[in-house]
Amino acid sequence: MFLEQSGNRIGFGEGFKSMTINLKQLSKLLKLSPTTVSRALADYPDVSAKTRARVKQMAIQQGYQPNPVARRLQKGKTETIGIVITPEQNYFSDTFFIDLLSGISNQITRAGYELILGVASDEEHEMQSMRRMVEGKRVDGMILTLIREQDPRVGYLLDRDFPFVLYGRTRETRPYAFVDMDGKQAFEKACTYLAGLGHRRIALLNGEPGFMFPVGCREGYESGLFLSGLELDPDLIREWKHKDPSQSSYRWTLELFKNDNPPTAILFQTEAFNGIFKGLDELDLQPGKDVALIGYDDLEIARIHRPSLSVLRPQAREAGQRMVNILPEVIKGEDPGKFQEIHQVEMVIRETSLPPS
Amino acid sequence: MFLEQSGNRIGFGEGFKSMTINLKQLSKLLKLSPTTVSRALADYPDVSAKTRARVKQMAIQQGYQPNPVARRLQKGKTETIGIVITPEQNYFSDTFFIDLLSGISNQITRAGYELILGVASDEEHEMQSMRRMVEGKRVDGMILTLIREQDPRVGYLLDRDFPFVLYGRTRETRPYAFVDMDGKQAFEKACTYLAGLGHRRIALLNGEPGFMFPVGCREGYESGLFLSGLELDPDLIREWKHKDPSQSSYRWTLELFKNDNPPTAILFQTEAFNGIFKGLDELDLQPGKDVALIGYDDLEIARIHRPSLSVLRPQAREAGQRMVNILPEVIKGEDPGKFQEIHQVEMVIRETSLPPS
DNA sequence: CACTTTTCCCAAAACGTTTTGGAAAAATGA
DNA sequence: TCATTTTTCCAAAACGTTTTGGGAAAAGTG
Repeated sequence: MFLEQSGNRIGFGEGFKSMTINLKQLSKLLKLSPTTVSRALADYPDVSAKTRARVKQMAIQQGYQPNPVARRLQKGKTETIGIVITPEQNYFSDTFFIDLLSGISNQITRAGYELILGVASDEEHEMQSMRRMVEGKRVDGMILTLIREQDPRVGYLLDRDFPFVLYGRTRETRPYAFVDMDGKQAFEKACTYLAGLGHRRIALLNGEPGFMFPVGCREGYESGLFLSGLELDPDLIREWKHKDPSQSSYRWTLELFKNDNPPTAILFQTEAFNGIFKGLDELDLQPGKDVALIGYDDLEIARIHRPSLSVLRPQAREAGQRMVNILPEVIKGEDPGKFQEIHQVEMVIRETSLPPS
Repeated sequence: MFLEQSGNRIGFGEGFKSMTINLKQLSKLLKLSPTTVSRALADYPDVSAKTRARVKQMAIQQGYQPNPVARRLQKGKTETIGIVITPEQNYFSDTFFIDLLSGISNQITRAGYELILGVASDEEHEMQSMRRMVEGKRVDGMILTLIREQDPRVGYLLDRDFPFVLYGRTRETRPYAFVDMDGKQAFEKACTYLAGLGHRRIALLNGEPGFMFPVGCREGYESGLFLSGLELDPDLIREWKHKDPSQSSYRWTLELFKNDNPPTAILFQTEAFNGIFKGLDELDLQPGKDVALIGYDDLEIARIHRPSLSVLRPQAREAGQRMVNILPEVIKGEDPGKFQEIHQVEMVIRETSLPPS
């Protein structure tokens, strides 16, 4: 029966339904035990160099690949990590999220893991999808994004000692691994830069409260004002909604300029681009000329628009890669507290960050 | 030893490392054989209603979930389907791709499958990632997107009889399963609509040749012209590049209006929005007023922009769901030729589709 | 009551690996 | 030469399910 299969195998891709060889068949071909073949392929020292070479050559010739499912069962590992995304709350617009995913994905193959993806419509389904992965023993670790100030997912995973890495941070005293962008430093830098240009009324159109990222943005903004000797004016701070970044940021933009003493510059997340530019257009204010603008995230629209938008540019791809480098360590049992990275964010000056007119 | 484990289990989420129960332990608790427990849970008729109920109740109480890896090994199925995306060629901008993925993901859980994701940087890595999934026995089926006219992936999968569903179509005579949007009908509809408004010079700013989708767009466009009694003018057809939709569409827009007899309307894929609007702005042409516009894909920018963009709106979410309904059938061995769906695309008239001025 | 059928359950095998715990053969040392 | 160590291999167990192929008890039949 084995010989029949072997008979069909004249070379690669003969048009037959890809009939892959397994360990037992391979070992029979080699007149060795499955044990030895397995150990030869895994470079154990207790198999002679000669047979190791012979085994490896035959394995390649026969296109043998260990069945991952069988290996996983034996090893008690799923060799899989999970991620759940929630597009509704579209922090994840445009290329940013894809960049992150791309960094994760290409590193993950190298690490010998698989990436399984869940897409959830809201917070509840997000939790549900994660529980399915964790309690259903479908993954060895999780990657979490879009972190909230009080994030039930983090507590859940910490409670059961389940390995994970955050993209971002949360309010939690127990140690956990994360890769975060230094939003505070970024907004501080942008704010002092604008102040340095002479702006005295700098507004912040921030993300939705409840999420962690806007907290850092605000800290950086306030710190930037302070360092520049500017007063904080609560009227210049507004927060849009994730449900509808464009619409809410549009409204808040109009609102900002109803002020007796309107801003001459706005800091915001580039996601809110459409709303803000629409608002400015409606107010007959020229972006860059009448109002300086710096966005967080270098989306395509920032580069392509005229005037092009000055931005803070987080390296999402690199962050994704780092997370995948970290997670296996945590899975191995390393102290997650050792893996806490805060990445600097560079500022790209384009055409919308001029001195006040 | 089993009793020790059981002893820890006072309830749910006791703060202990989630120690899940397995079939053997559960069967011991019930004083039944693993066989019976397994069959009870799977609703086999050869276990009495009473014990079935008892088993199920205990399973719930103990939070038993069959280990998916073990089940997969036994069943010889991975219960997993794969998808590889290539963000560089960003057909997948904004919400469209996320919608598709969202449709796929939420249906896939229902179907008892897992979704594994590969992100590839180019055509070569795309193939490589797919081969890893297929030859590495990591998936039972594939979902393919961004289909090319001559698509090596399709031949590859057909050659080895590996189940898959396409989002789109390709030039291939052997039967295969696909879910496609009727791009032809859509563009025909848009074209005749514009002609009906009185437009006589309708341009097509099409996607990159080599991919399958633009073929349908062009057919629909030509057919629309024909039905409206308009001549086809090759000068009014341009094709932008996936590598850089905005830049190339920007250039082609300028190009189009160098024409002695410039267009009064443009059909395009909404991905090219930024480039086209930038071009029109530079030419001092008012979108909607001086040039009518209809885009394919209802991206956020289409709704938010003023004037808002009339669009053709493919239902990506539904398409994703359909693919997931189809794929298990193909995996079961159904003739893939039976699953070929072409979905109608609705037209949403907004502010950019006015009669010529 | 003897026989057949139905109901209900289970032991063992199988899925394809890796790991454990030797054991035979070869090399080394005296 | 014999004992000891090193080298090289392997049989069996294990991972946690589902499926196969019964088999015993209960119920139905004459």
